[in-house]
Amino acid sequence: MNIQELTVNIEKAIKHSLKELGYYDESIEVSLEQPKDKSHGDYASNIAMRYAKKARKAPIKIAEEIVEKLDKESLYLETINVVNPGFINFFIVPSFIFGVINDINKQGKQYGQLSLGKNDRYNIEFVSVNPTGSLHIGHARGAASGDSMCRILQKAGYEVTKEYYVNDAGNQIHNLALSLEARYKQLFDLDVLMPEDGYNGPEIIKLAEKIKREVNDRYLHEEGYHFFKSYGVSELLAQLKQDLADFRVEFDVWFSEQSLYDEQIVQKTLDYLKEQNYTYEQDGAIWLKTSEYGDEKDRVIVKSDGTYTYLTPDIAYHKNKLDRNYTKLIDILGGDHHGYIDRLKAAIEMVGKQSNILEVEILQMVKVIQNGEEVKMSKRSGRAITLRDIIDEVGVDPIRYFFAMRSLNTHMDLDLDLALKQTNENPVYYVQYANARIHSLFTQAEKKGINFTNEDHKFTHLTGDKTIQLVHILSQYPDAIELAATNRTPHKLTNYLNQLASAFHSFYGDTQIITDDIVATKEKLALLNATTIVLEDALSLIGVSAPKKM
RNA sequence: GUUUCGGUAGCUCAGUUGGAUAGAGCAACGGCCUUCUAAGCCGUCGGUCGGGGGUUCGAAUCCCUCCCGGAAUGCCA
Repeated sequence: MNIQELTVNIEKAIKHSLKELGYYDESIEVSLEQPKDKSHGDYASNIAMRYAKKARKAPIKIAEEIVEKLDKESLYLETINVVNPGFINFFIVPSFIFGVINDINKQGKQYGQLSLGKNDRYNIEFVSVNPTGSLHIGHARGAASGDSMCRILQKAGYEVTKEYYVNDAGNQIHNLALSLEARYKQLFDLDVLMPEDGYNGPEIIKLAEKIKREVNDRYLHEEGYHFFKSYGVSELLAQLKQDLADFRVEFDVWFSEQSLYDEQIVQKTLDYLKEQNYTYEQDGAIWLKTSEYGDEKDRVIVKSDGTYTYLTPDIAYHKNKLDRNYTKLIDILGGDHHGYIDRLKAAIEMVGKQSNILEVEILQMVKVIQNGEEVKMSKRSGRAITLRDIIDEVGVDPIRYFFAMRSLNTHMDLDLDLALKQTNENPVYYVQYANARIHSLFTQAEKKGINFTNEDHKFTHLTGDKTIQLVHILSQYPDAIELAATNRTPHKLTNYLNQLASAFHSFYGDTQIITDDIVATKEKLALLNATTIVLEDALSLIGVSAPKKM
């Protein structure tokens, strides 16, 4: 029996007592909590307070009655205290808690693997930046959060497809082609102006130079629009993939918007919407009746000039995702797109499925600060600090950890001067250092001829609050995974990592690990081995490395 | 105006399915390396949880209201 099972048993026992006492009410849920203060036990229950009204008795009395009916031994409880105003505090026998060390060492990386999503297939779409320039630091948040979320969901037992929607059709790409053409011609000293909505970033100039090297002046004489378009998209997309890969973000599916046109999916979806009478014509445009499905107003899907809005292929795209039989579609979008959710959900309702199959996670924007001022990021203006720059200058680990730390819906400030210079302030090193220290201890122990052996230990030599605290946190790893996965909150995992590292550092400062007592040393090494397993696994879930030396 | 996300320590942020004395990192201050990694440990300082009402044994957390900031409110994407 592990600790999670034990807490369930304690809850059951409380429920049983309530029944015997004649108080039981199934609408009042029995659940244990973990008190912040160690003196309040390993677990605590507020159940007596919640039954006070129903039982018409003082909570403290109810608590006493419940406790009287509990069998301490079979529940591995050392003591049970009743405290004002009616909390019940449970102290588990230490040797039971230590059992988790053996479990972890036996299971290795499998420890914490859950099977929550047995019948679920999730599709998670994130980043999906247009291939019209370099990824900038603002995009990194989406990449880091989305990827971490996927890894955590997989650990929790969900089948996950990571997907990137490539906007390789439409107006933005048109502007890219024109921008590239203009830059190319400028290289021949032609007085060509950039298009009004053009992309002014330096990467477009570099690309134009590359084209010039390859084809020389060919497109001064012949029409090059299609060439610039496809060349630009494929080069920029390749760059984008590379940047993401270096950021340790890999996608399973790169879904091309153009393919929706090539395979007539957009046209078919449009026909379907018309047939079902979900559309009408007004002012020369075709509108979709999204307001009938919860949107604040109807939306144009075919403009009066005959072209589509962004929404049109996106409906077709989501229809396609639905047809691929996922049980859940998660879109991770930037905060500037939140007004888009209602129309998308409405459209999904129309193409046949319940809109709640789509879940949209909104990622608030990052405000980048440099030299004490806000830096406005914009691809069009070309003013941007690229992800590539940051990877090269600071490294992947600090950035990924930093973004994973923040809850998705918080508006955050990123001080670049701080991020670039004072990298030691990033808590990632605190966690990584814990792991490096452990590996150093193994090396030291080995030198003295003591090796960690993966056998069941009795842990009769382990004592002290710091030790118990560390073991306790190790036992909570599966809870942390579940919480982070079901609430879509990757930052719960960095909170957990920080707690674990802190417990370790504190334990380390308090306890001499390698001593002349071989049995005690081996027991401590077993604890450290369990700690490093969890540290490395949890770090891997947010895409951060775990160096053995620092 | 409407929708939406925020407002918690000097700064950046946790904590928000109601729980016990509101936390962490950084900054500031004071201790700890002749024994396992000082990227560390131990301690001190620091708060009208935006304001005001309400709900109850109990509210940062739930409800109402007001104030402040970001974002959205396109036949842009």
